[in-house]
This record gives sequence, C-alpha cells and structure tokens, in this order.
Amino acid sequence: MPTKRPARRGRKSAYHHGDLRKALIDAGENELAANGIEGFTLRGCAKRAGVSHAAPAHHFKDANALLTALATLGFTRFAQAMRARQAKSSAEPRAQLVAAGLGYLDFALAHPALFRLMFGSRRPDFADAGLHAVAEESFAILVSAIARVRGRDPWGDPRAMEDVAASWALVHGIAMLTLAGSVAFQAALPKERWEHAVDAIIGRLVPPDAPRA
Amino acid sequence: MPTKRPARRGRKSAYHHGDLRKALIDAGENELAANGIEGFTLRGCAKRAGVSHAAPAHHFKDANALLTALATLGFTRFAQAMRARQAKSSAEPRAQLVAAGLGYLDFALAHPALFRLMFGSRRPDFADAGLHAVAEESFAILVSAIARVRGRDPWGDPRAMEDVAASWALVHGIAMLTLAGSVAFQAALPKERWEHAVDAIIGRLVPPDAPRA
DNA sequence: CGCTTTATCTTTCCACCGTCAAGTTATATT
DNA sequence: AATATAACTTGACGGTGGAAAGATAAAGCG
Repeated sequence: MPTKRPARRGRKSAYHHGDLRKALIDAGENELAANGIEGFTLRGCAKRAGVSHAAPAHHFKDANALLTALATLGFTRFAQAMRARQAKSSAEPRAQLVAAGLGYLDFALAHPALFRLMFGSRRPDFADAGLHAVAEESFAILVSAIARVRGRDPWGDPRAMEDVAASWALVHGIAMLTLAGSVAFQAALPKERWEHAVDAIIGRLVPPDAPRA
Repeated sequence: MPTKRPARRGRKSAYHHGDLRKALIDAGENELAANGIEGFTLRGCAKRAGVSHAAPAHHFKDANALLTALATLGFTRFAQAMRARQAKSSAEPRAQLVAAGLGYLDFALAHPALFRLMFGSRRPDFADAGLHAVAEESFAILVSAIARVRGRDPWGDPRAMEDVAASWALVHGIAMLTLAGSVAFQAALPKERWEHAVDAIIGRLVPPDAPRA
C-alpha cells in the first residue's frame, strides 16, 4: 500500500477534499461570524470550503444539521471558557462560581453569533445526542460550582437548585442584554470595573452563608 | 359623498383591502406564532391576509420592516403585561418590582416567538424611532420600579443602575432559559410555587434595605 | 496489475423565497 | 366625466435549500 494517507496529494487534487466535514464546520463558523445566523447560508459555507453547493449533503443531511454541529462545537468552547477562568482563579468555592460566570461572559462576547445560535435559535436539533451531551456538560460546571458553595448536591436539594437557576439566569441575562446592546454602560466601563460589578451582582444573588428564611 | 367610509363594501370587493397594513401585522403575528421566526415568510403573511405576494411592498418596504412593526407591537404588549401585574399587586415598592418581573415572564411565556423576535433577533430595525421609543418605555417601567425601591433615581446613581441591570438580566435570563426548555423544573412546578420562587430570587437580588458593603 | 465497487463531489433541476418592474383596477380629484 | 393617484396583481430575476442523476477518485478484490 504505497499511498497510505491518500487525501490531498501534493497540490490541489481537488475532487476529493480530504476532510470536507471539518472544512465545512470551519467554513460554517466563519459564515456565522460574518453574516450572523440570519444570513447563514449552506451555499455560502460550501463556497468558503471551495466545493459545490451540493457537496455538504454528503456530510450533513440538512442545513440545520450543520448548525447542530456548530452548536455542539460552540458548547465545547463554552465549557472550555468557563474552565479556563476557573483555572486562573482562586480555589475558593465562591471565587470558582464567579469565575464560571465570567467565563460564560467571555465566551458570549467573543463568539456572539455562536452564542445566539446555542441559546437563541431553534434551528439546531437539540434532541441530537452529541449536542445534548455537551450542553449538559456545560450545565454541570455550574451545578458543581453551586454544589461546592452550598456544600450539598443541588440535584437532591431544591433550595440549592434554585441557586443554580438563579445564577445561570442572571449571567445568561447579562450576556444576552449585553449582546443586544441594551446594557450600554458595559461598553463604557473598563474591563476591570465591569468584572467587579458582575462579581458583586453574583455575590448578592448567592450569599456566602446559608440562605436566611 | 355617499360612500363616506369606502373600504369594504358589503361583501368581498377584494381589490382594495381596506386596511391591509393592519391585516398584515395580524397575519404576521400568526405566521410568527405558527412558524417561528426561522420560518417567517413575507409571502406567507400575504397569503394569510388574502392578498398577492407583492402587496405588502406598498405598506412595508421590506420583510424586516414588517418584523420591525411586529416587534413594536410586541413591546407595547410587553409593557402592558408588566403594568397589568403591577395594577393587580400591592403598591408597596418591592411588590411592584416583583410584579414587573412576573409580567415580564407572563409575556415571554404567552408570546414566545414575539419575545424572541424582540430580544433574540437582528432582523427588526432597532434604530427605528417607533420601535426604539416603545422599547425605552418598557425599560422605564423597570427603572422606575427600582427607583421606588431605592428611593432615588437610577439615572443619577450608578449603584441603583446596577440594580436595574441585575434585576433586568435576571428576569430576562429566566425567560430565555425557560423558553429554551433549559429550566425544566418550571413546567413541573405549579404556577403558584413557581411565582413564589421567582419572587424569592428577585428578593435575594434586590435586598429590602440598602446594600451592605 | 486490471476490474469492479463505493464514497465523494459536480451538475442539473425544482420549489420557494424576497424584491423589482410593469400592468390593472378602484378610489380620489378636478 | 376625465384624469390622476393609490392599492393591488402579474410576471420575472437572482438566490436559497434540497433531490436526482452523472462524473471522478479511491479502495477492494480477482
């Protein structure tokens, strides 16, 4: 077997792409960032990848199937962003929770189109096993952060699960409103000050000691 | 002048519709509720209104112009929903704030597609004067609710404006996550219990007395 | 090595979309 | 009554997603 790794030989052999699936996902990410989800086009992705408009059909049955793959990619990056912040933060439970929230915002601001695809669109198939799994994994980061703050598992404690919902909703709302341009002062604030404000808000929501009453 | 109010005479005179603009907005609302924003179609709206596919051009220069009108309608309903809750609630400032939040959620759950159009899409023209005005008006409800709780105008007090951002983001996040189906337990909870939880969460975020630290 | 099979990609086609241009009809004006 | 204007229809164009059929390269098998 001479040609052990066939694919692209020397130059643009062209007809067989090598790894079109990955190329389409890359292209799709660019397409999404450039045109937003409203302007997302399967043909545009194909053109970016340098193939004909019908080529994607062999790798994604649908335009929405490609968007599902993109959303899946988005959630893995999303989880990475939260973990990256946590790694750079103090191990103290509350600091870890705030770090997850800031990572959440890092991702939303860095990849707005992807974020809106993940949380604001119905085109991806959220019943897809891969997508569902990675979304659950992201959720789990927040749940375990709360668990460490509270000292008990939210899954068995409705009161702690309420904390999860509250802090998730809060951070999510900040992200959405910031992306929508509704929270104008965010752009006006220096990053340091902005992050401090977010910290303070989360702190108010999840008080350090056991919740009263 | 015999035919003082021309429009529709007796039966389906057809050619001149009477008030196609309004009919298109109604049709658009149905289209949006039926197909979601992803499946929204100008031709579909025209068909619902019983006119040809090019008729809307005389009343809306664009498909996005119709969506702008729909978003504007949405914001007026949105403000109404908040005020309706406030009217049925105690006049006590914190109760008024919570009522605004519950009205926010009432609207989001009752008109999910409209809500996502208003906050999760970029198709409406948010620079449009009418849309901008009614959106600002909705924002003002929240600002003044906070003002009454804090006893001072958030516009002049960054600390109070932080409360505005926080409570807005929180309620918005709850709405978005609920619509996305992420907050599963909401559907499982009885309405009474659910509203109580929302009340408690807002209460934690905006404590009754002046914020410590 | 040569033939066949298979997966990949291209070409062609269809239905539908938004938008534009031109034609038709009802209302308003004079 | 004649004309102008506004409302609507018809028809066409480019672009979209998707299906069908043909072309090509790689892989399997004699």
